[in-house]
Amino acid sequence: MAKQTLSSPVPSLAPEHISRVNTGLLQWYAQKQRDLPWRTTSDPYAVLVSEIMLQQTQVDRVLPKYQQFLTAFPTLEALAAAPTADVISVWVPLGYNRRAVSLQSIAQQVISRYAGRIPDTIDELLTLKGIGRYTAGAVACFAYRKQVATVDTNIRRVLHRLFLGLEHPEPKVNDAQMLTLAEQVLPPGEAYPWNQALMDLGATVCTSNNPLCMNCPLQTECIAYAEMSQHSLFPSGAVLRQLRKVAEKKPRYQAQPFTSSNRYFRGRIVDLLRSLPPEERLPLSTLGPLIKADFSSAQEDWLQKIVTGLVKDGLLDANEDGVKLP
DNA sequence: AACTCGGGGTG
DNA sequence: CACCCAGAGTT
Repeated sequence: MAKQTLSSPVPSLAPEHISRVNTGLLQWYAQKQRDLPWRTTSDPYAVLVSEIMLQQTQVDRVLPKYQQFLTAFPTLEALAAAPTADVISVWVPLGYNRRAVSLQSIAQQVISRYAGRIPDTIDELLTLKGIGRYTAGAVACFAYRKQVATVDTNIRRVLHRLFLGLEHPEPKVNDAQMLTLAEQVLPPGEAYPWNQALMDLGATVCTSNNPLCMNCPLQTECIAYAEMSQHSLFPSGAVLRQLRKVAEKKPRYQAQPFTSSNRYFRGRIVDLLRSLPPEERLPLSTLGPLIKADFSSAQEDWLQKIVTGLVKDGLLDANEDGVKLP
């Protein structure tokens, strides 16, 4: 009985096609690669810092903070031993402040469980809370030159367009299948430049909404480009916007404006506490009016819930006297 | 599978 | 204003 425990098969790809794409993209990357500081270091710690920072955050915003962070916390040991409040403070304004706590936690996990050496295999990296499949692959490849595939949003989009066609109205493969595809097209011995090249192309040419197909070195090899060429709304940007619009299921608009969202006030609270002298606590009765002009006693439960959430994420230290950064 | 988690840049 | 982004953990 064939049970479907394994992931569904990936559409088969022509070896000649893969080879031409490999050659073309690597050649393009050799000429056009972006000059990024984490590409010139061999320090696994620096690579780890860059990868955590780059999660859901554009390169341009990470660049200055990457240098500042490494100056403040030059080594894994320095980061692990630092006051968490300092790590959270240096993190501004990258957002997703949990990542700051998580990054320090990873440093502490590496010291306690791996004798201070960041692991070089995906399986070991995945045992660290805060590292998922993408970051595990990125660290293994970019810090240790392991010949492994890894898939982020750029790579997912680029590989889909090159080998499967347009990702709209819906992707032709799921995440597990895309990882398998990425492994199948990985050029032997070239994992580092290949993975970097895919992300460079995705960030600068094969962008999400308005791809610059006219500048693409793989135009003649791209399934999606061929599909778009037959579309009445060609060029590419108009095609993608149209397909995305058609595919849109529900507006699922925000019922409330962002400035009244839970997320907004979490940010306000952390930002406020960053400006406080170290170890000084702020009573909730003071905190409420500071983050919300019309704060009333009826909203104490609401505030308490947000505080509890922040504590759970390791972003806040709360006791009966009030709250501060941990 | 769907939600949550920031914040700045862009058209 | 809407959408985007080198994801991961939780429910």
